[in-house]
Amino acid sequence: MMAGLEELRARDFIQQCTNIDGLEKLLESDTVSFYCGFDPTGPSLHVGHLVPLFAMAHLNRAGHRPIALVGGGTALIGDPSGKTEMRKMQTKEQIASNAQSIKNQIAKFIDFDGGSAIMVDNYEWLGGLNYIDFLRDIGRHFSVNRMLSFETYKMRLETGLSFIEFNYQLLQSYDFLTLYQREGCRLQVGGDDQWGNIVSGADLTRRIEGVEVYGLTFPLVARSDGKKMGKTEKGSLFLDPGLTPPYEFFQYWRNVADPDVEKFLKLYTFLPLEQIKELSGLKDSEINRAKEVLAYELTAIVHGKETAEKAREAAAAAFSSAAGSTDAIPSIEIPRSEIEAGIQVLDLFSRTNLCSSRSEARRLVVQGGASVNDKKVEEVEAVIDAGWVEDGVITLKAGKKRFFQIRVV
RNA sequence: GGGGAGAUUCCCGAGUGGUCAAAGGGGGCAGACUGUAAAUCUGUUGGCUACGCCUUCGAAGGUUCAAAUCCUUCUCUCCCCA
Repeated sequence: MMAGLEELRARDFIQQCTNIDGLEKLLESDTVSFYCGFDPTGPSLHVGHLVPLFAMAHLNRAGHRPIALVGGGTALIGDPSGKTEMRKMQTKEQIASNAQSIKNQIAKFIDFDGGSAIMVDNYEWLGGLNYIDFLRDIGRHFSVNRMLSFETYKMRLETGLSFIEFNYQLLQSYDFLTLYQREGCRLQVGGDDQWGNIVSGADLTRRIEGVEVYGLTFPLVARSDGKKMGKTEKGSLFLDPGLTPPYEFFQYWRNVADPDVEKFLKLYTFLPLEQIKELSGLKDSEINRAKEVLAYELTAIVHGKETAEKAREAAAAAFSSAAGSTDAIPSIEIPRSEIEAGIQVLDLFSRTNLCSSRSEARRLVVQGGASVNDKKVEEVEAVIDAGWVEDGVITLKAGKKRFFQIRVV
């Protein structure tokens, strides 16, 4: 029933481990409770959180028990790991509301209903912490000399590190200890930027409880062009459909670089490895099929099958003039009367997400990148009227692949 | 607490009285080439009622015909000493 690390290993999830052989044995012999923390510093998880989410799901499927920890307490402080600047402080209300939405997103990867998986918020034990007690019981186990030797802090020593951030590691370590005590949690997983914090937590638990607990990190995925995952010109790619429309989410994956396809299929889908091998072996333009599968599978997990279908259909219709509904393409509504009166192309484009100002729209037209219903706009002064409406819709295109629809109502 | 340096357009970073909407690089966007890929080349990159006007160079005042550039105060950051 129980399975070890083979799935994670086969899919290249493993970056570092405190004791890989020990962990493997433990996982094979028993149901292991493990945890992963998520910071509720934003209203939604983003693509960067996907690797830990998938990893948790794989471990869950292998028969282990996930504990999703929402850092309602630690978020009040901010983790300095991997950051060059201090995070903005957030109010408790903001964090509480973020925590709630994040819980719903994690639930897409882990089954909280049927299984034994649980969700906890560290505010529960950090919120009322007594400073003196904490220093006496926990603080004495930490050596500043050792902490300063961590890469995370070295970097921040260059730019400045506040004491409150320096404390973050103690709190996260305390989380691990607490979860061991309360839930018998033996493993903490996370992105590789969490390595220092995870090791500290394992050390602390060993010192106080005299047991070995484990830490495991996953690679921080970068795209083959060196850019950060999921960063678009508009910011992060979020899992919340309100922040990143599913169509846009789908398109992001549909457009990944060739060399990334195999890696992403392994990390970001549940497809069997044989199928992944087959898909990523496709050559030249054929590999586009693999990208479609990647985009569809992942969108289906995050947004549901139906939504994924729509996104796929809309993309196919827009790009290859295949028949199909284009409902999923981003759109706005404009009253019929306004269209009948005629709208300047520049105004039309700047009212959509395609352009943020008339100047930008003008530039687009001048450079030959604007089209309406697939006809290139030649004139900056052009006016769009009711004659352009097809089936209640006008389709705008900026560049080669950014589509937008005007729905006439 | 004492001394020093600095805050420039999305980012890095020039500019120290008019020739500055502000060099250069990065990023973004567009065009060519393609496979809705990568690489490469080219153009472009504050706004507008657009060959002119308006708003920008940490904040607020001031000097001047004229300031991102000079003066005053303030806020923040970094460095050195204690």
